[in-house]
Amino acid sequence: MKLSNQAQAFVLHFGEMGSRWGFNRTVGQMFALLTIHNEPVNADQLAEALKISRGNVSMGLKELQAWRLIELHHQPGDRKDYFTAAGSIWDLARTVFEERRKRELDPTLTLLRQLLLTEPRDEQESVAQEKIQEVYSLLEMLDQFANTLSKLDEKDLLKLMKLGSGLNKLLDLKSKATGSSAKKNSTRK
Amino acid sequence: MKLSNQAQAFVLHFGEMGSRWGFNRTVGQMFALLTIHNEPVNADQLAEALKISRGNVSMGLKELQAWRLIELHHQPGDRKDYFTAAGSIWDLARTVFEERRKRELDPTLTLLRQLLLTEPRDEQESVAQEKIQEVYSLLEMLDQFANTLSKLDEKDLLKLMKLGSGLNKLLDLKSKATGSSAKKNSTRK
DNA sequence: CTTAACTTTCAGAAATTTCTGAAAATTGTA
DNA sequence: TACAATTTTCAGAAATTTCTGAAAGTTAAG
Repeated sequence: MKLSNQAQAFVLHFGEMGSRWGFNRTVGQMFALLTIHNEPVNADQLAEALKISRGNVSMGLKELQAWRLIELHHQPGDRKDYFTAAGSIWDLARTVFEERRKRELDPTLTLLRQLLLTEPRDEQESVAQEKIQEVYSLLEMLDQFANTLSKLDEKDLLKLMKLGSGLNKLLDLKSKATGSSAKKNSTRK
Repeated sequence: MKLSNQAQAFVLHFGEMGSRWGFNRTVGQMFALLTIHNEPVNADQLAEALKISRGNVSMGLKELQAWRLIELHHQPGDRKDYFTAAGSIWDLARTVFEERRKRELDPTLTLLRQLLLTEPRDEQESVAQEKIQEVYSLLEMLDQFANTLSKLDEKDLLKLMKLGSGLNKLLDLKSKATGSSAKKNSTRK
């Protein structure tokens, strides 16, 4: 399978960015390739196109499956496994987002919850405990917010993201409508 | 400088999570330590507490400064440089968020913009071009949304994140109030 | 200017991650 | 069951990242 210059550039870039997005270079390249390619691709084709070993492809595919980013297909009369990206670009982005939330927040929330169970023994520990509590509260809120966003359907998500500075107004609207947080906010430092 | 068990656990965990958050183990540890510690800390203290070399501390501090996560201070009569976390937990989270947006989105947006300039030569390239366009649109929107969030003040951000399922209702409210996107949405596939 | 205190740099060592390729395992077909 | 096609595994090689520590650089004080 031959890649056009454009596809090549796209694939290589996703390889380089891979580590920032949570996977290694070749996994990033494989994902990019499956994303711009419409037809299902098999492991040998990936190995050839990306010039990497067959074993590496096998491991990469396993990782992409763990991320739920690819789907397995079969061609009639061909015993090979074929893969495609799992859904639309939108679906993929959502999956990456959810998966990263899990990997980047959950372990930390678990640890912090545990640290907050022990009583501080002295002044020093008390200060640390407070900080840990603050970090926990913030991350936990972030986690829930990310969850909320994940659950929105494409239409609403699009609406929200396109709001821009309109978001401010909408939030104003909300407090006026309910009056729920007006008092609290007036006591801020 | 001696760390309590709790502080130790916190610091080690942030070291391990470091790579997922964009920095290496010792940088993560240094950041965690400066975050739970109220008093300014100097490089020798960091090296001792974390049991790492003085040179490594120097490099780590430089990186944390590049992230704008720490601040330099001086104690009267002491020539050493002292550091603290740059602001409240909230400030730090915001900074990490902004910095990651820059590192994870900007380079890709730049590349994709460039790829979209060249005309597709055949059917294959045309399909790829379309996909690239989709990826670009999505990331660009995400980037702007992240920017919008960054600009909200703490109060509004808190309000937004606490909305939970109320977000749906608010978005409904919005379309009813303006009617701006009602037509567009009805044409979705 | 000199010195001592402190910080930075960077070559190479150590640690970690990624990759290869041959062998083992699995699977469908006859 | 036997066999051939295909995938997976994994030990060690290669590549990359991180870390050390000694030397070089900087700066303030006398």
